[in-house]
Amino acid sequence: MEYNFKEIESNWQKYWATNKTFAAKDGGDKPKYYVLDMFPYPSGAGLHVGHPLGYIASDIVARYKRHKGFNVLHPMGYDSFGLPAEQYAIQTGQHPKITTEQNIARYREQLDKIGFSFDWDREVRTSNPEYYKWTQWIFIQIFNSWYNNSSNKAENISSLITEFEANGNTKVNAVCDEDVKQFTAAEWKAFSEKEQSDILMAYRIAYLGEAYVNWCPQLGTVLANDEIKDGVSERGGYPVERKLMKQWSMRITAYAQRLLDGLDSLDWTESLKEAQRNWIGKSEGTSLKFKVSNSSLITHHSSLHIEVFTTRPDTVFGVSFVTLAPEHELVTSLTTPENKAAVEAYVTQAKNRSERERQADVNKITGVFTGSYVIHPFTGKQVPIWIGDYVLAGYGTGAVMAVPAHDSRDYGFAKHFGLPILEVVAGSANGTLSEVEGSYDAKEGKLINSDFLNGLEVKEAMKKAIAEIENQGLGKGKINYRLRDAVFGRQRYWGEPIPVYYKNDIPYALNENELPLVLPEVDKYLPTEDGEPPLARAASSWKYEGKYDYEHSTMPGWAGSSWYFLRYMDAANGSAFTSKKLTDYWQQVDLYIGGSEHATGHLLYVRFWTKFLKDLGYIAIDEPAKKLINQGMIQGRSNFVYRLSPLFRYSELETDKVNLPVMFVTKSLHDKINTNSLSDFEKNNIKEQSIINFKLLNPSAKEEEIGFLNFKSHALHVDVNIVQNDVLNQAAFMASRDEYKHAIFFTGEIEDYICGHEVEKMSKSKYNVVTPDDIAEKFGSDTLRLYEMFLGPLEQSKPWNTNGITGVHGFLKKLWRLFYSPLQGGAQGAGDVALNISNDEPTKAELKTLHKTIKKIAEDIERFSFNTSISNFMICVNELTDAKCNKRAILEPLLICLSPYAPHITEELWKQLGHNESISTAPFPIHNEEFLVADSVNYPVSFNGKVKFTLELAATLTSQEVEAIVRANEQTIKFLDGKEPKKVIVVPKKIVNMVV
RNA sequence: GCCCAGCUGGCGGAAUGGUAGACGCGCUGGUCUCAAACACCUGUGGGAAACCGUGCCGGUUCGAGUCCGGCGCUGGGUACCA
Repeated sequence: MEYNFKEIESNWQKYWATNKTFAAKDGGDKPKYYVLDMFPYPSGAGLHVGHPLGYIASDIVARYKRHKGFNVLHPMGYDSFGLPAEQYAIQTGQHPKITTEQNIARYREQLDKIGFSFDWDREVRTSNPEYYKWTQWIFIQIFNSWYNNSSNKAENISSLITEFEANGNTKVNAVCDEDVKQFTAAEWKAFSEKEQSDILMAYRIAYLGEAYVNWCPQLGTVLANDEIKDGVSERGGYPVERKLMKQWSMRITAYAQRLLDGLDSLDWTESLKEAQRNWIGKSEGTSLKFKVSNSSLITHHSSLHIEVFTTRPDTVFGVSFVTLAPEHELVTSLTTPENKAAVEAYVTQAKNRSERERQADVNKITGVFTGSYVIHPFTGKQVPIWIGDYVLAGYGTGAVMAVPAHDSRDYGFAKHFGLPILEVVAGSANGTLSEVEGSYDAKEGKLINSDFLNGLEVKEAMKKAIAEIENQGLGKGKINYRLRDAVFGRQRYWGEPIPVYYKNDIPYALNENELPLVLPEVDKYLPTEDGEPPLARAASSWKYEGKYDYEHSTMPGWAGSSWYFLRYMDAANGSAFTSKKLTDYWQQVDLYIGGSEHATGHLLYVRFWTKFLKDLGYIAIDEPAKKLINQGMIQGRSNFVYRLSPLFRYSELETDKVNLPVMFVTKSLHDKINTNSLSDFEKNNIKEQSIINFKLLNPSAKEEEIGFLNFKSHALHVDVNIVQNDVLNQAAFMASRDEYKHAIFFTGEIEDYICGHEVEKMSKSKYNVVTPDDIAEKFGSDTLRLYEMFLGPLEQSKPWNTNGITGVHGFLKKLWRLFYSPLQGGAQGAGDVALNISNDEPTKAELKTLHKTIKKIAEDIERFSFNTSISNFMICVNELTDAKCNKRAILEPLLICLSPYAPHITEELWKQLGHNESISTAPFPIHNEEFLVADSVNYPVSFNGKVKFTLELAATLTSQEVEAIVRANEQTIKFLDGKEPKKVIVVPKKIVNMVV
């Protein structure tokens, strides 16, 4: 009887599916445990071995928790709206829905083969109308909400309207647009519907507002930053410009502080939390107004001033100029006639540079003088106003007070344009700023040259400066965040329609009973000729009540994924996004596993929506996931062949006319041939080099036979599936392409053709993709699962290398033999042997092996150290094999411990032991300390390499007893170097911890 | 530049401050076989040995891969954020 993994695995997969073994119950006595994977986008390429890594880890935890008596929710679904299917639709005309369904079918097939314990009854697909109906519903809730700073949460917009009707907006403390005008209750009532709508829009959390976006006119769409390379679109290479556009956005900035605070309560890695903190980018400072002094301008603008934001109010006396962003609204009015031409040229140039481009050459200092001045609020001196693109329009006020002595960017600008540098913090070593040193940015030192701040430490100076600024009404303490509102509209087809229609130019949200607003059919998936989104193509027939236009943008990719963890709790609910009862039961995700690339995207948005839904009372939790683990990426290991191509030919031999065959050299020859660059060839004797290279290829050739032909070679990816241990399967390679049919291989000293290799991203184009199907076919899914976990720590990135897989596969075979081999007379090959299980009492040594394993495995799983736990299984099975132990009392608990890792083989063997129930319902065994103490330990301890003593322990002691013995031995330890023994003792680490 | 993570045999990697290198791969030698594959058993950080060994320098400690200070390198994130 052999370990026939193919039959075993397909049988058990069928069994689990028909019996719904892993369906979660919505309640009961057991404690709940929610294990979630980040759901995949079903791409056309299918899964490669890297994708299931996180799923295997979460499945192990899910299965383990079931054994431990938890009611486990472990669902899976698809993030099925997205760009690739749409791109494919544009090229082929095939509806993205069809592409997506095909891809999902393929994913499902692959996932099933690995033997995951997902509860498929709860599957969600973000592109299903039954699902996105509720994504739209949540959008409407957000649209109908405003953020009340007083209660510090989102509230329904009706409470705001009530307030407007009673008191106007003067007492409202809300997160809203900056330019909202003040009005009274009477004024509010007098506003037209359009005016009221516009005002409310400035308060809504989902709002239509102006935002700078990357606009590509040729493609007719907004592009995300990662779709732009060097200022042109990645696709097509068209120029991209920054454009102020009306866009749907979400006021995520209202939640900035709560998103920051919430991190403290989460069990996420520090690096991930830090990434979110940096992204939110809180900075505390103050706003400060500078009055414009030009007499010529003042006639038009009697109280013109520039407001800046600074985190260093203490350095206010060091201000030597003020810089505006090129987009700053006052640029035009502040420019004097003599500077007009230069400023306009500069602004136009800056406008045409994308933000990315601008960031690319940050070292290049550019700027222009406006000709105007502001008055320094404390010194009364004239301070010039400059324009510079190192100031960003979107952050703070779009204007900075430049203190070149204490800010490196201001310093660079001042140096470049010869502006004065005034030192106000004595911090540098000699107390004065030297020319070469650059700015002194540290927030340490005493203030100088600063009037009323002189002599104060930076921190005190900050407080005093802010107090004085507030006192004189020049500005006030302020907190700024780097986080921007999230742009929500996309000019795409394959996404959720935004459930809004326009009536008399006023946007209205649909009613709940009108959802879902189903994605309409279109003839083409491209934008219209006049730049409207693809949905505009359906507009003639797709109208609200047959006459009002719908919003033509769709939602971004992150919409559907921002709440899916809630839908799994109640996936079939037709009357609510999920019922309160079930969110109360399942609460937070207990363990969330996914890639770290979502650190500042998905993981921020899902936290935002969770907090929002809590504010409105729909759910009770504030954070989506308590514990989060980022699995590492599995990279591909690419192989290369090196093709020769002629570099120089000597016309004397007329080798030009020779029809050269396709030739390849091995890695080592490639390295030798290409050591010299082209210019070196020219410098040296080409003929000589040719001979050297030719001899490398053909050592036996005589000199006079050598044609004067020189070569270079270049690397080509070769399919890793026809390479084994870097040795090329030449026959398979020659058969792979017509061109290679008669290829010649130069292999040097050895016979095999050795390929080069490199670790790269796993991708089709690099021919380095290994699929889980290939592995399962050869070794089985249990082996695949074990091997992926055995590869190394879960959170670490690592290259895939199939070489070591025989180790874990051999382990499973060995386990199988514990049940089937007669366990005597040594190894028998394929000898047909029967199931051979004994009911004998296990020996103490066998029990020790088992209990040691139970303890370690449980600990390993609890700390997500799956690789070490597999090692511990191997040790266990090796010991049992050595002991020829085929006893039920040992093997039965062992199978339960192993079943989270290798569910198929353990189910099968469990059945062989006579159980009718699935192993997944068996309780996890409990280890017995009694068996864990060593029989006898000799443990040499040395101090300073001089004193040694040996600790000997009797058999079967508890850790307390061992500790007592060690304490009793205290006086035997003396130090030869005369030192007093401080704390004493050392105990064998495998028995007890250090005793203090 | 800033932030984070890491650096241990030929390789992937183990080690609550307590015998560094568990476990696996690879490699040695052997058993089985006509032979190969499979399987099983041996050995395997370096060194003849004394000893030396966890990126480098220093510190704390009876004792450091582990803790502290500094440096170097690798990988990741992020960036004119005032």
